[in-house]
Amino acid sequence: MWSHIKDKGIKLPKITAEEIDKKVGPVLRAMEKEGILLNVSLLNDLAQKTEIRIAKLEKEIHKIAKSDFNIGSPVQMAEVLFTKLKLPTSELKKTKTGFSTAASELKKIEKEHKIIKPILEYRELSKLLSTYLLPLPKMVDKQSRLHTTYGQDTTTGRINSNNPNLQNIPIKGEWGEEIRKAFIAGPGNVLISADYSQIELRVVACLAGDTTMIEAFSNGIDIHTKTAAEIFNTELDKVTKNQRRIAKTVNFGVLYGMSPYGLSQALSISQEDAAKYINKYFETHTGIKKYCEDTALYAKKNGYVETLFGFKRYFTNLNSPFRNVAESERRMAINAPVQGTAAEILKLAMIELNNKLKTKNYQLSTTKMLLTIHDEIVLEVPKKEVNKIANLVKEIMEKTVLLCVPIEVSVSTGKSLGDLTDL
DNA sequence: AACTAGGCT
DNA sequence: GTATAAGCCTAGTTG
Repeated sequence: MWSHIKDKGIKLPKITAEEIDKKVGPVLRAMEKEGILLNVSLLNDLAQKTEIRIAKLEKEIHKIAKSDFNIGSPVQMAEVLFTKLKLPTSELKKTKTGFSTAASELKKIEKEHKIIKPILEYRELSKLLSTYLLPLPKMVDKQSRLHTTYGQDTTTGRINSNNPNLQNIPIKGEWGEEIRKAFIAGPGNVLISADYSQIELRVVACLAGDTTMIEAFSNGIDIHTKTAAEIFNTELDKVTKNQRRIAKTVNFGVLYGMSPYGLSQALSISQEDAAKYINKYFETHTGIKKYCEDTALYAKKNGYVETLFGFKRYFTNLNSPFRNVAESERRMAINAPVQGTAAEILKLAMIELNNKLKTKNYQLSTTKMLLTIHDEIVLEVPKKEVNKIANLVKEIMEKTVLLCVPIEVSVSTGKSLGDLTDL
């Protein structure tokens, strides 16, 4: 599917998707066995604080509602908000059972009633408590290390993680940082985190041969700022923060086949404005536009799409008479080569890194890969070796696969996942 | 087990 | 007129 791309000066290791998966398997098994050190008492303290806060919020919500309903029950929540308190529902999405009480919907009516704010905070905290703070301390081994199980997703090509999932450790908000501080390096060690910068956008720039994006990446220009300048008809140095934020959503949205409606929902803007931005985007990025059309057409014709290394994803409903079904598959077909190729680049880097760490230069090091989170690798490294290992990791991640745009990796380090600073 | 919600990339 | 952003895992409620 990509033979025309491979002529264009990119350099790929001679290996198939199947071989990548086979080789990354043992690397994942080693990472599982190693495990990441958890500061259990820190999490327990946080759990206690959170429980106290949740109890307060519960009382407050019940008092405002004048009803001791179960806040964890969406049905009872909808009953209280929309029947008892008669909050407006005109802007709200519906679920199969009634009006949605999801956070994204409640935010739309936050100003209508003082009950919404405590509900949102209650929801946030009870999620953190029940999914992270309470279960994780119970799952550590005798050395206080937490072991996940990695799997290889057979429809996307990504690596997944379960029991516990270490790919969705909270990071947003003040609580996110606190929780991350419990994921620590052992004595004498530090953690290194190495992140691909906008790997999926770089991949699609290359797969699509989008000249605008290729030029931006090649010149080290911030891609979201560049897109903002394009859709708002302005200069790079005149782009505002808000414009950049919108452009960032557009950039990612396009990868997922986002519609004007979806963009308007995500940004709380009008559908007209959303449509304007998307149109403008495709005017400038003709390569991306063509990629979307060509990929959807290829999928329809052949029943599958594939990644740069030949991982296939099959589709059976692209011609479904149910338009939403067909359109959903169309979006998957457009996204799959991008997400899948990015996953292959990461897996190849992990394999290469694992091999390098076994060679003479590094065989005495106790450096261990611990986590892999879609575009990121986390390692535990002896303090004295931080610079040496950081350079190695960066070099391998950036150079194992050479696309037609540079691949950039940012490296940070710290005693815990909650206090990583750029290197 | 279905449904809703919400954590992450 | 209808639905509308890719993917993963986990937890609580309900029947």
